[in-house]
Order: sequence, then C-alpha cells, then structure tokens
Amino acid sequence: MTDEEFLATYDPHAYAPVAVTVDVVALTIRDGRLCALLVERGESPYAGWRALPGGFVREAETLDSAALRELAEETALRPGEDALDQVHLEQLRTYGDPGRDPRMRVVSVAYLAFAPSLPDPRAGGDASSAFWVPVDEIGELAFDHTAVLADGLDRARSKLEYTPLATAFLSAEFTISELRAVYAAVWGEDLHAGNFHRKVLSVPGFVESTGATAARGGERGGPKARLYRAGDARLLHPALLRPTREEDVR
Amino acid sequence: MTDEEFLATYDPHAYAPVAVTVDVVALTIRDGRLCALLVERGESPYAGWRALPGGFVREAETLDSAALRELAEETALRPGEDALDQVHLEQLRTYGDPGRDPRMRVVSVAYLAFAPSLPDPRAGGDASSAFWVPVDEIGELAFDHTAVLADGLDRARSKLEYTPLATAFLSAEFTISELRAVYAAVWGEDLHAGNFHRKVLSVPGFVESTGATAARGGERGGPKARLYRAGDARLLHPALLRPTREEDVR
DNA sequence: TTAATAGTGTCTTTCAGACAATATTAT
DNA sequence: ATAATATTGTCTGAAAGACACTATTAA
Repeated sequence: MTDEEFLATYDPHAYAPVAVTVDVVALTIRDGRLCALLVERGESPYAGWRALPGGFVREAETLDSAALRELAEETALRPGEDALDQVHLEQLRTYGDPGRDPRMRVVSVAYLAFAPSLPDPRAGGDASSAFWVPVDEIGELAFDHTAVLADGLDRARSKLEYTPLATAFLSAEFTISELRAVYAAVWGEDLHAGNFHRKVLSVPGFVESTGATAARGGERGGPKARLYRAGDARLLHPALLRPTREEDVR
Repeated sequence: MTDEEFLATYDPHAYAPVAVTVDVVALTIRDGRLCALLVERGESPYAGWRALPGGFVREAETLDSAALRELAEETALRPGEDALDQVHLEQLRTYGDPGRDPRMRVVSVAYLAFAPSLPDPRAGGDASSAFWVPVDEIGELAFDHTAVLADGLDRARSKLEYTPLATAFLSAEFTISELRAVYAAVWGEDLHAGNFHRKVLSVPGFVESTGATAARGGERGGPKARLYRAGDARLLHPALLRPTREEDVR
C-alpha cells in the first residue's frame, strides 16, 4: 500500500471520489412504544421513501459531532440545550458496500441514539420533516437503512442487558416502573414487576434514590412510587439478561 | 441536508476530498502470548513507526473484502487458501477525527481479526514487512493506532465472554486445555482448569467431541486429552464471564 | 369499594467458583 | 518414581425466576 499511500498524499483525486456520511438510528419511547426517528426523502433516489436522518460529514467536524448535529437538526433541538445533552450517542457500525447509493460511493458511519421522550418535531413552528415512528410499523426504508435500523435495534436490545442505558430513555428522575416500561418496550416483552424491582435495586450503581416520591400513583391506582436517578455504573454487574431465546443462539 | 445531497449528486468534488481506508487489528496466539500483526512504516508521516496493517478501499470492493485483502497481503496468505478461511473477521469501529492523518482527511474503518497461529510472514521468500508482536510489548503506534488497538483488545476480551470465537484462534481440532490457554492469553489471567473444563462442556454448542484423542499428553506429563471441534453455537448461553473487576464497572 | 400498582418475602433451580480426588502420561 | 495434566466429584454461595403477600392509591 506504500505506493498508493504516496499517490494519495500528493493527489487525492487519483482515487474515485468517496462521500462520507453519518446516519442516525435515534430511538425513543412514546406511549410505551419504541420509536425511531425517520425522515421522508424529497428527491431521487428513493424520492418519497422514508430514511434514517443523516448527512455529509463536514470538513472540520468529528464523526461524533456530525451525528449529533444531524440529530439536533432533525429534532429541532439546539446543541447545548437541556434535552440534547441527555441523549446517549454511540457509533453503531459503518456501511460502505459499493452500490448502496446509486449516485456514487458513499460510506456511511451509522450512529445509535437513545433519547428521552422529546416534543414532536412537527409541533414547533419551523417544523422539520422528521417524525417518530413505532419500530414495528416501519416498513422498507431507502438505501440499506432497513438493515441499519435492524442492526441498531439489535444493539439497543443487547445494550440494555449489560449497561444502565435504559435510563437514557427517561427524564432525570424516574420510577422503577417507568424503567421497567423501557425494557418492556425495547425488548417487546413484559417483565415480572416484583423480580425486576428487586433486581434493579440490587445491581450496584444502576439507580440511586432521590428520597422523593412521585406526585401520584399509577394510571389506574396503586401507591405513589419512589423516585430514582441514574447511578454511576457504566456496566451492570451482574447483567440483566433477556429471557433466553434458543433461536438466537444457534 | 437536501441541498447538500443535491450538490453531491452532481459534483462530488464540491466537498473536500476524503480517503477511506481499512485498518486491521489482527490477533493470534504464539507461544501462549496474545500477539498483534504490525507493519513498519517506510515513509512520512510516522516513518519508522509501527502501525496497524491497512490501506485504501478500492473502487468496487466492499469494506469487508478490503480488510480481508489487506490481511491476506500482509500475512502472505492467498485468499481461498485454507488458513485464511478460518480467520474470523468483524468490523470494529470507524475513526475519522480530522487531523488523525496530517496529509488529508482519512476515515478509517477498523476491523478485528482472530487468526490461528500462522507461519511467520518473514519466513517465506517474498517476505512482507509485517510481523507478530506480543500485545504487552507494543509501545506507541503511528496515527491513532494505539487507541484502535486498545479498542480491538477490549472487543476481543469481551467477545470471548459471550461467543465461542476463542476457537478461531485454534486449528480445526483442539483440546480443552488449548482452548483454556486462549482464554488465559487474551484475558491475561489463568483460569481454573477443572471448572473451565466442566463449563465449556456444559454450554450447548460451544464444542463437540471428535471422538479422537491427542497424540500425546501435555508437555510435562499428564494423560492424552480428548479432541474437540467448534460447535454450532453463535452465542454462549450461559456466557463465560471474566472475573469481575470493580474498576471496569464504574 | 374495587382494581391496579409498589414493594417485599420465600422458595426452587441454575450456575460460578473453591476445593478435592483420581487416573494417566512425559520425563 | 515424580510431577504435571485431564477429568470428574462435591460443596457453597450468588443469583434468576416463579409465586405469594401486603400496603397504598385512583377511579
């Protein structure tokens, strides 16, 4: 590769041009359902199709900040603003098959974001074209975004097992039941309330008590729950494993 | 991003040129030690420094095949050849900070490879410049490769916990002790022989018996061990967890 | 009052890890 | 013979999951 490197040093245009973009699989929970942020494409290719939000990486920008910028643009939140700082953002993986974009070679670095429930982008005056869609209602997406979304969902589901990131879907203070609802929405299955409660409190650093109590009980009755905030653990030990599915193993 | 997309469609050169490369963190076990494949750079920048093997992604090539090609070139193995097909290759993450290469914007997709013990590249006639170095003897690397290597090692250590990929470091048939030596080398700590043995055999699909027995016992005595091959599991259930380090958690 | 929810208690099973024991083989 | 290694057995404690129970609150 030495020759190629030499060439590239002095003549970047000796290589076929490549565009580098970021795409974001942004997830949130609305009405107890896991939702992803999508945009509707205006132009060809895939005009009228839904796609993941994304765009080109700018000149002096890191990949991470490009992803955060795209997310901020589409959710109409300003960087530095409260809600955006709570968002968890991590790199997912990179997609670069030739032909994934018919126009030119596009290498896309995909990111995964967990956001607390945000105001609907369309509600504001300068409405963006993005919207939250429950993941089980998302059909085919533009480009290879169907696969990107699937990879993001896989990652999200397993992240909830061994990290405390479920709290990133909630506001700063939350009840154990709200936390359980996050797991139920992401994993698509209900968890036993009593066992979940005991488990969460037993994992060191997962949550810490605020001492306060929720203003009111549940929707249809029940005592007022205690409030917690995220703890200082970066990993859950022991992990909170999903019920094993045999089919995932082989 | 609609306008930008439009521009890019018709004028790729409107954007600052970006090079896309792959870098490979290739790991193997030699003499019981975890080693990484490195090359020595001939030219500036970082002339004389060691670096991860890598190079530019070619025009009609997927990212995966670029990584496999780079690995084949540096290890002097031909694609389609036995040993290379056994290599496990997965995408690690992508590094794209502006300034990580002083010449131009370079976005590098890093890969992680697990290889069985291969013949030394320098032994052959058309010796390549690559060599295996024990990971605990690797100092500073060129570019941001020190961080890339560290990320690769982290990933490798955790992959061994919940996947059967330790077998990718071994030849097709192996003993439980050899498998244990892989874990010891990658995790940097010895495991209890008896408990490890029982654990491996108890995880469904981790290994399957060949019925055969090793030709001879251990180096310094002991019975002839039974031979196993990799099973059909893609994930280990239950996982084979490292002894918990408190410092990793918070 | 009724039903739902928060939180706790108990029991069983699984599993990790400590430790012991036995058999087999290289030197 | 000696020491190392392969393999199996046993025990303890941690933890997951099933289930039951009590107390509290919205409607």
